[in-house]
Amino acid sequence: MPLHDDLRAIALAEFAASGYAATSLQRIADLAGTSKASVLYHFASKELLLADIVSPALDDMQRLIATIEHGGGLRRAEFVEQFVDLLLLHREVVPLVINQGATLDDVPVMHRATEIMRRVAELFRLASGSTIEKLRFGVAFGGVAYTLAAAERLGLSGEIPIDEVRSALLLILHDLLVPADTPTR
Amino acid sequence: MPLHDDLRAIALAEFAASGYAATSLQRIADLAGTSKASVLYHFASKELLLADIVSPALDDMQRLIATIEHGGGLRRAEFVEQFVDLLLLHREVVPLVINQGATLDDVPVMHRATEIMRRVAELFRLASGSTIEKLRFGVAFGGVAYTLAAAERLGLSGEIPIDEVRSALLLILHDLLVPADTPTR
DNA sequence: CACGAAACTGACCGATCGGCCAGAATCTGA
DNA sequence: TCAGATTCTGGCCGATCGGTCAGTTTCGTG
Repeated sequence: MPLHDDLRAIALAEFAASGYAATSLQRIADLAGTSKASVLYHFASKELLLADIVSPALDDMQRLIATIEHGGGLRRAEFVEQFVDLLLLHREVVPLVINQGATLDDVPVMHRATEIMRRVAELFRLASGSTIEKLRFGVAFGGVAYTLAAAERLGLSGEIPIDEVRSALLLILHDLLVPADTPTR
Repeated sequence: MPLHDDLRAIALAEFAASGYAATSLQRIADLAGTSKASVLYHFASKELLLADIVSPALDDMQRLIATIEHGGGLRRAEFVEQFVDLLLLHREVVPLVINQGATLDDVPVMHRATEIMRRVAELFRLASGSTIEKLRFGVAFGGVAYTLAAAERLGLSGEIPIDEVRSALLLILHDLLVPADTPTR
């Protein structure tokens, strides 16, 4: 694996585990067996390294949202399924965005992440819904993110096969978000 | 309000909004209109300031758990209700622990927080439950925490009265965690 | 008023941070 | 073989971090 990709993977793991602010470029360099200056050769700055890590997931999510917003008209249940698949695909990035998005909203790429989450919320028409609907969305969204992030830390995860996680999450989210079989648009 | 309490409140707000690592003692001092040295006069170190902020919530939670673990024998539904009340009472501390607990587990008070969360999980007998049960707990717990933390950031909260939040969360958590009316012990 | 305790401050410390740069090492194709 | 591009490095920079300390101000009380 090229050093460039190596650095990205190492930085992602460290950002997720220890936090962006608490992870120094020096530590990333040490873990990769190179120098700090070399890290800054591949990525112009620490912020751009973060952007490089997070952007692909944001692109995918934005694409899904766009598909639905004009034309598509997926049913809510179908959207939930594709949504969960994306979360699982980028499951290392999700906790980073969820847990540290608020902290880092002055970083452009994290601000973009917040915007995308807002659009997902609007997609569910929950910004104008009742209190219970709003909270249902919050619990569902945050709950999935938290599960992907910290369940292992509490000894709740073990080595559950991903398929099993997928179907279980779909079941839970369906209960929470699809009270009736309403189309999303 | 004494400066001591003022500092605690300001630090809590900043830790929750910007993160522990990203909040400097200098900034806390500036917001309180005092000097950094003064902050360190009231709190021996930054870590102890964090401990001072988080500990009361942990004490309450530990007390609730202890009550149930020996003797009490609350039904699960009752536990959920008291649990939600504690989360709402300490609702400013919850996101701090949830979002930054993993990042700060080398800080003693945060390690204690993680331990308490683990005990809550065990209390629900979900460590040995099926995958869907484990995930149900994760979604419920993380979901409530996320809702308390970040819903406002996504424009989902507005100024919902706390009573309404309480009853809505109880409804959602009841659905997620109390499939049958089993006692917790 | 006086005096000891409590509260507070500015200056300073060593460490570490992200980032910069001149130059060395390595690689590539003619 | 050799020149040019790519990759990499050690050393340095200014800034900021948490924390210490000597000394000053403020306060409660006899």
